[in-house]
Amino acid sequence: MARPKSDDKRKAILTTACHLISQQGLSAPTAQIAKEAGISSGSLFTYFENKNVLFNELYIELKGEIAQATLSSDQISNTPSEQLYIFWKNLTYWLMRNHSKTKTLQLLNNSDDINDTTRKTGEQSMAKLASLIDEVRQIGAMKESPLSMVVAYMESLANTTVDFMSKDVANSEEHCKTGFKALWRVIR
Amino acid sequence: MARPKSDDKRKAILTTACHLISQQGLSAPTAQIAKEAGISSGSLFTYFENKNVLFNELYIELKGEIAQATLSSDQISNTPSEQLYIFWKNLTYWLMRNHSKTKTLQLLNNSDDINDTTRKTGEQSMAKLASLIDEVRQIGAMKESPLSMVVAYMESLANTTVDFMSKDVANSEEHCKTGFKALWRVIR
DNA sequence: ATAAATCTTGACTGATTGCTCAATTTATTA
DNA sequence: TAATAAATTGAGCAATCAGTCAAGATTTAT
Repeated sequence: MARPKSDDKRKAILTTACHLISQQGLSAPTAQIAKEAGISSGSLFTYFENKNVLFNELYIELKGEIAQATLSSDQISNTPSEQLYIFWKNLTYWLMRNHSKTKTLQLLNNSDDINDTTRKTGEQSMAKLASLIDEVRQIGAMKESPLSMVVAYMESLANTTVDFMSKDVANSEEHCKTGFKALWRVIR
Repeated sequence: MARPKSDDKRKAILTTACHLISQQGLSAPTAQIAKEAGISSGSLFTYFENKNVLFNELYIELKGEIAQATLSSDQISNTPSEQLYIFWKNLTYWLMRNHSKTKTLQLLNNSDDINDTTRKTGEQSMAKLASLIDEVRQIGAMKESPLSMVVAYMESLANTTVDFMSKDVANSEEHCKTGFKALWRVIR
């Protein structure tokens, strides 16, 4: 390899893509993404074979970022219930603060451009969350249901909660607690 | 008015648009919609000023259809709780059976092409549901929360439930009941 | 320093799309 | 039946976009 690709440029493409997609939707032009990322339109395709690949890698990147931002802190001393509440607050506030990432992820999630392999990779980065929920639900009403379904309920409730937190920032803390109350009653 | 528009053609456009959007996304070409609806490409624009208007009217149409399919039956003799369960079954099975309508509605819902007026019109057609939930939650954990938030939770849980019912049809009845259990625990 | 390999550039292409418009057909009214 | 107004048609326009490629620049290895 004579000349290496720049990791900064790769990240700049992903960051810019996220911004533009959150504003314009998935039809945001690759040429504009490249330009605002500070590279030429053709260069984008040395980093991502085509737009579909860009979408899939962006999806994985965002999922990983969420996992890191919400599941990284050491919580050995806390009970699973406390861990879940801390995670819930981390998640909802992160989603609220990072609006363009949240919006982009919603669009990608609903799109057929994201393939099954990518979706599974995304799930894997949230594995710690799944086992946490699995632990908490063992003495709850959802202990017989598929774990993936309970996790999906959690994600649904989180997204809906964040919608209300963002629309009504003054009461975001209350909405956040309301959301957790809903989650808790579902799984416990 | 010398020559009237055909209501059949209008409906054919909406039906075809729904089918194609569920397969190709919102970028489904107007020319293809028109062709498969049995009219010329130009004629579509006498029924809908532009593609954006088509999207908004389709959204309202689909929301109204759901309301009619799930809230129309006479239930005077049932308690609110029983009414809610009947509604839940109606809704989830309708969403599962009408996959292309469900998919299209999800895409439209996430799109900026749907304006606030349209969204409010859509809400209005589900007004009966909102008051039903309002009644049921009065002795529940969510009686202090915004009603619109509780309704939004219901919709989230329904969509997630239907995903699992569709992915695993053999156990759809069980998933449906699991979903209602989750809903019930949230609002009661 | 030279060669080799790869990145970078941006003009260009081929394909697609939403929408228009002049010509034509059709339904309504008097 | 004639006049009128509006629907219908489909070729075509202007704009847009994903992706290509030849020429030049840059980095690495020898």
